[in-house]
Amino acid sequence: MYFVQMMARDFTDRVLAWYDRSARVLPWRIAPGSAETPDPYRIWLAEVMLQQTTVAAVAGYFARFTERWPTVGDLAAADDADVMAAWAGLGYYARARNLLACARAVVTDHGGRFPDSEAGLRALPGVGDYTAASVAAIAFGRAAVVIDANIERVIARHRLIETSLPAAKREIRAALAPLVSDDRPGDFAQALMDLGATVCTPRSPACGICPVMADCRARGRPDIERLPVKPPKKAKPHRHGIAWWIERDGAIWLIRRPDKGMLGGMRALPGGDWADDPPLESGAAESGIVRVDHGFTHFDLTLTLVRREAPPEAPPESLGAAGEGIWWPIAELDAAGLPTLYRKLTDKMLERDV
DNA sequence: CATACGTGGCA
DNA sequence: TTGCCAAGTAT
Repeated sequence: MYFVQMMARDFTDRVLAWYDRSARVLPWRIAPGSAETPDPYRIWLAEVMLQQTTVAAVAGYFARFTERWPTVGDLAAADDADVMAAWAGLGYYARARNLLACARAVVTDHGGRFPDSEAGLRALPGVGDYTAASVAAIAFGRAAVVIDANIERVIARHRLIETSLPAAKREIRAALAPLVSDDRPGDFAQALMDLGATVCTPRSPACGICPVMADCRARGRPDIERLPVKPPKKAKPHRHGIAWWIERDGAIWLIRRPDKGMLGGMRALPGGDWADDPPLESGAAESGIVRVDHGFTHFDLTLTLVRREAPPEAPPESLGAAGEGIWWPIAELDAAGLPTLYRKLTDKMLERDV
């Protein structure tokens, strides 16, 4: 019993000592040992942006958001379209919709302050198990069990957990819970994430410099990269679609996609549904064709742009799937906040036109 | 428990 | 070039 506690403390201390030496410097992070108080708004915003998204991709967005909306109250008061446009290019757009819903819930239901408990945070829109635990630990010093993909990898290897994800999560949590630092839970969580991101990497882990290599059960194994075991991936189907370039007086017609589904709530070019089969010759034969290939998480898409005149008797409004649209000046297209798929298409179209 | 949901970087 | 992967959440 005492031995187990001693080993746990030893693991925790070694991880924290390594973090004190090796912590990454990140815009949303307070350096270990600093006297600064974390701002729950900035911690939460960064955690949401970082969901399934790399540090490099987030940095610029985090800077722009915090500059434009310095507090959760500022964000709650923002226009939906401005926030969606500011999120454009970052992906997983449900996060942006939930971000606004969460900010407004904090203002409306919590007096403008984030709940300081894991359970309170977990009840907010877009805040799942990971984000609730990480904000509780980092912003409020709660000894929450934080588990992200980095920490899963570190623990699965250290304890040689062979169970496949997501079933392995239960064992990982059980192994991690007794190791959590009561004194520095936020630093402990960030330390393990840094360790996973920079030392215990998916491929070619640097076991030689790992602070917990002494008792790592996977250390030295030629198949260490196998852990954590993941389920086999399914093949991605290929789909096709048409988008319309409708131009008038130096502007093009943009619509807003429905909240649910792909690119939900984002501004986009009008067009037809995406189908399993290529579009018919008749549509593709028109002038002004540009084509892009784009890979989504669960399917690949070939999207063909067709120049189209809005017939006088059929107002362009009817061409937008959401029935909602706007004439957007082509010269200001950068500010439209188009997701990458459409951004690729318009970039290519303008390059071609010049 | 499985699936939908973006994007960019790296080997 | 193709596949893998990243501080996950909602349903």
